[in-house]
Amino acid sequence: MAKQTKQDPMDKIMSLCKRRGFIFQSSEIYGGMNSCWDYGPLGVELKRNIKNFWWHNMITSRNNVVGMDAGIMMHPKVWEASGHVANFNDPLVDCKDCKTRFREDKAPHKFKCSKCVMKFEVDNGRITGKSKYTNEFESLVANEPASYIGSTCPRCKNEGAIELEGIVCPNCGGTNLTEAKNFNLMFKTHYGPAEDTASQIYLRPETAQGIFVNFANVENTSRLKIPFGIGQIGKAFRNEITTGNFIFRSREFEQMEMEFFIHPDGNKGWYEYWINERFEFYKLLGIKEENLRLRAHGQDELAHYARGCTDVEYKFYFGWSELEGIADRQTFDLDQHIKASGKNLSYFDADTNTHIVPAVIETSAGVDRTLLTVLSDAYWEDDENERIVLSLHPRIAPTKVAVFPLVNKDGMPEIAEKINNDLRKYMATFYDKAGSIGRRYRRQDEAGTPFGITVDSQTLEDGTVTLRDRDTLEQVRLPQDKILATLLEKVNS
RNA sequence: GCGAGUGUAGCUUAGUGGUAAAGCCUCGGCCUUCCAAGCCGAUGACGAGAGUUCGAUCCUCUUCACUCGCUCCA
Repeated sequence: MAKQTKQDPMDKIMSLCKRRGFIFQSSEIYGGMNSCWDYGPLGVELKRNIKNFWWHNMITSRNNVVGMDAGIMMHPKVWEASGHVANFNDPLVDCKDCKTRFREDKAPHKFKCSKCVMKFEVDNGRITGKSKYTNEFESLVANEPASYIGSTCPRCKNEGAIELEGIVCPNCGGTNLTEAKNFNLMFKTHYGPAEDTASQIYLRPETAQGIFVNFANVENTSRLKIPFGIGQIGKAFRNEITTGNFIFRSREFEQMEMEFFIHPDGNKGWYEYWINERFEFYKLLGIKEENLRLRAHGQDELAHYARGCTDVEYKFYFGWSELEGIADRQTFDLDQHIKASGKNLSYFDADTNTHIVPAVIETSAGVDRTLLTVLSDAYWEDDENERIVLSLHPRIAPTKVAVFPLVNKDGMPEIAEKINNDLRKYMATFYDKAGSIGRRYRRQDEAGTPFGITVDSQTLEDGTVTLRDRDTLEQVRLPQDKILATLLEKVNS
């Protein structure tokens, strides 16, 4: 643990996560695994609560969205059709002079003619250095720089004379570069116990393709008519080049994705609709609105098939970062699978009596990122009362209520234990009789438990208990038979 | 993967070429009638491996992990 960065709020959250059993580093007793994380007793409850809330909000509570659960391992052709085999391969180059790393295909390329003195440079789709001949290259400009190789020289007109002279560092302009190294972002594995004969497959880099390849199955069996959606929560794997910021970017992560199938003509309103719905979701999780924003992608950021993409971003300690992308993907995904599989994945529109390929609005969120958001947003230090508090929304708090006897005598523990056992049938509870009452409250504040029930001497007289609020520290007295109803209302509100 | 930095109990810090100290936390006990009180006791660490050395937590090398950049995304 780096000592000089201990003041960083993220370090405090990491420390709390470990101290209270939210998140541990993977394989810690063997020295740890780079950017792999394990969820402890409180973390798994929090994570599950987030996923359950998403599932309810996106699927169960809607009559036009259904869920599914596809396997992590799929036919290798899925990833050829989806474009991942081609696009998840980044050729990366390091500049030995300024230590910058960049994508080879996006760096300036220098070309020359093998027959004459013609030389020119291509950077970001633009030809520089020889403006006189720019028009001659117009048809090539839209293509990858590599495709310039072997074209006809515009100066001496020799066919196939253009060759690549070299690549230039986009940062310092130097040419002292390493060989391009291919980075495949998909995890490969063998499907079958005998490695040499087993087929090579991939761990899915996103859950979305499991939905697309099952589009016809779900459409045929669910009796849904477009517009309708299919949602899924599950693990995905990417060999990210750079991981970090705690659980923000890791190689194994969990997604909550929903593909909403609409008529390819019109229905533009659905894109806006889902942007709003998804933004509201984070507010319902208790995230402060001033820390959330929507950011529409510029034209240069969009994939070629996407008509629009908007990110939900959260203001982390390390800056604004993406939690979720809402994308108008048009008919790209189903078109690709129709092409690659040869199967009919079209939808029969009874109104117009025609077959159509539905367009798709995708909402793709990260579970772990949402969890980090929830923790970051809930964490605060109450200097006045010398405590650290996680003000988690009661809906997602790992423990809903803690039950205490004020002191360990006069029958208080027995009463408190009975209250705890009764409540546990309905919600996650925690019983604690060790140490002073103040210490027990503090422990629960750090765990994000929103409510505390305490049995005191007045309970022995009139049967009432105190209900403490984590955030305001206020206490009210309640008759024992009102505890459950009061808590259920607060937790589900 | 490249460059720079860091690594001593769960946390925060001492310290030394002769295997290490403290506070907080945790656990047990006493005491405690509403917000980390007190007393007694207990658990617990030199990231891992190799080398130099009579002896390494300290010196050297390797490795692992973390932090900050570069590139990518949920």
